[in-house]
Amino acid sequence: MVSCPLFCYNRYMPKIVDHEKRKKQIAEATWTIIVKKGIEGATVRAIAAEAGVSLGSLRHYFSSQEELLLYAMDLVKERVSIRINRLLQSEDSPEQISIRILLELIPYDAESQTEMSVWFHFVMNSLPHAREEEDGIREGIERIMTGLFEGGLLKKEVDVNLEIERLYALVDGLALHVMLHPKRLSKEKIKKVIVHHMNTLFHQPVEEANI
Amino acid sequence: MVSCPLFCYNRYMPKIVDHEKRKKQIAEATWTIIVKKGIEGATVRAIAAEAGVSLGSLRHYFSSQEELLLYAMDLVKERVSIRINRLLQSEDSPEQISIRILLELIPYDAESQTEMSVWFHFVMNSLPHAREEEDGIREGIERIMTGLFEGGLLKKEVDVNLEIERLYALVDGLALHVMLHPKRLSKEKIKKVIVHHMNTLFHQPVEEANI
DNA sequence: TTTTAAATGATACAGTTGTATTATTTAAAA
DNA sequence: TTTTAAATAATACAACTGTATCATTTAAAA
Repeated sequence: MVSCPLFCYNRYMPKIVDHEKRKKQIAEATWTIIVKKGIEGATVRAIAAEAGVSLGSLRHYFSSQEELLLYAMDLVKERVSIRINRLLQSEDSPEQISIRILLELIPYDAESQTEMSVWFHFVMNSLPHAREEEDGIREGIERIMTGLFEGGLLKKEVDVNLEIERLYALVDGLALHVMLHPKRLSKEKIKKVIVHHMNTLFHQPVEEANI
Repeated sequence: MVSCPLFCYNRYMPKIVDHEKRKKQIAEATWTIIVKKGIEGATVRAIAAEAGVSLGSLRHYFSSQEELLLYAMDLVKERVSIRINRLLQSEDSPEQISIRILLELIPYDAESQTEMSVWFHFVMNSLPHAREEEDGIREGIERIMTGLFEGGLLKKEVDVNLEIERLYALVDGLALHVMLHPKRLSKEKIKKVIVHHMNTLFHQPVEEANI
C-alpha cells in the first residue's frame, strides 16, 4: 500500500470533499432555481443560497457563472441520455417496447419535468448555442422507427423518413403540452394518443391494455 | 367645425404623437431584443436603444418594465389572434382549407417566427402566469376538426377528441422544431407531414399538389 | 407670435449583479 | 500534536439594473 497514489499529486490531502458530487449538487440547485424563477432568476447568489453554500464556496467550484450554467445543462443532457439509452437497451418485444419508450420520453414525474423545463430554458436562451445541438430524442425515435421498419413490423406503404418527422413532432408536442398544462393532459390521454398513433403504423396493432 | 372635439379634454393640444403607435413601436423593439438576447437581455435601456428612444421617453409610455413586458406580450397575442381568426373566416372547400390553415400555424416567415419565439419566452418564464392562459391554437384546431367531422368529411371510426389532441401536439411540435431548427425542417417537409397526417383522417384524401 | 402640456432628454440613486480579493476554517496526512 | 492545502466565508468593487426627478424641447392651439 503506497502512501500516495498516482492521482494524488500532493503529499498532503487536507479536507477532501467529493468534488464532482458537490458540483452536481450545486448544478441541481441551479435547476431548482431555473424551474422556480427562470433563467433570469438564476443568479449566483440565489443558486448558492439554494444549494446551501456560500458565494465563495460556489465560486471555488465554478470560476464563472457561465461555466456553472454550462455544467448544469450538460448534466441535464447526461441524465436524459442515460434515461434514453437505458430504455433503448431493453430487450422486450418490439411494438410494446417502442410504445413504452415513447411514453417514457414524455416528462411525467417531477424529476423529468424539471429536466425538461431546464432544457427548454437553455434551448430558448441558446446560452451555449444549444439551438444547434441535438438532444438525442430525434436519434432515439429514428432508431425506433428504423428498427420497426427493418423488422417488417410496419405497414409496407409507410414512408419511414416522413413518419420519423411526424412521430418526433408528435412526441415533442405532447411533451411540451404536458410541461405547460400538466393538469389538462393526463397520462392516460397521452397513452391513448401514442398507442393510437403507432397502431396506425403497425402491421399488427397492439392493445392499449398490453402497454 | 368645433375647435375642440370630444376626445380633446384640454383646450390646448401640444405635440401630439400617436400614443398607441409609439407604444407598439416600443413593444416591437422589445420583441427584437427578446429574440436576440432572451428575456434576461430585455432591459429597459436595451429596449429604449433598440426603439431609438431615450430612457425617459420610454418611461413616459410605460411606467414600469413589467407594464412594458405585459403590453409586449399582449400585442403578440393580439397579432396571433388576428392571424388565426382571419384564416378561420376563409370560405373555401373544407379539406384543402383545413390543411392550409394548419400550415399557416407553422411559423415560417420571419415575422411569425419572431412572434412565436417571443411567445415561447413569455410562456416559459410564465411572467404574467401565461402558463395558464390559452393561446387560441387549440381552439382553432378544435374548430377545424369538429367542423370536418360534422361535415362528414372524416372517416367514421375517428375519435374526434383524440384526434384533436394528436393534431394539436403534431402542429405545436412541428412549430417548435421549425423555430429551433429552421434549416433542417423545410416548408415542403412540413407540408408533406401535415398533408399525410390529414389524409389518414379524411374520407377522401387530397393531393399534396392541390394545397 | 405666445401659451400650453405632451414628449423628450439628462442625470441621479439605491439595489443587484458577477467577479475579485482576502482571511478563516476544516480535515487529512505526517 | 503539527503541517498542509482544500474548502469556506466575508467583504469589496465596478458594472448594470429599474426607477425617480427635473429641466428642456417640441408642436398644436389661441
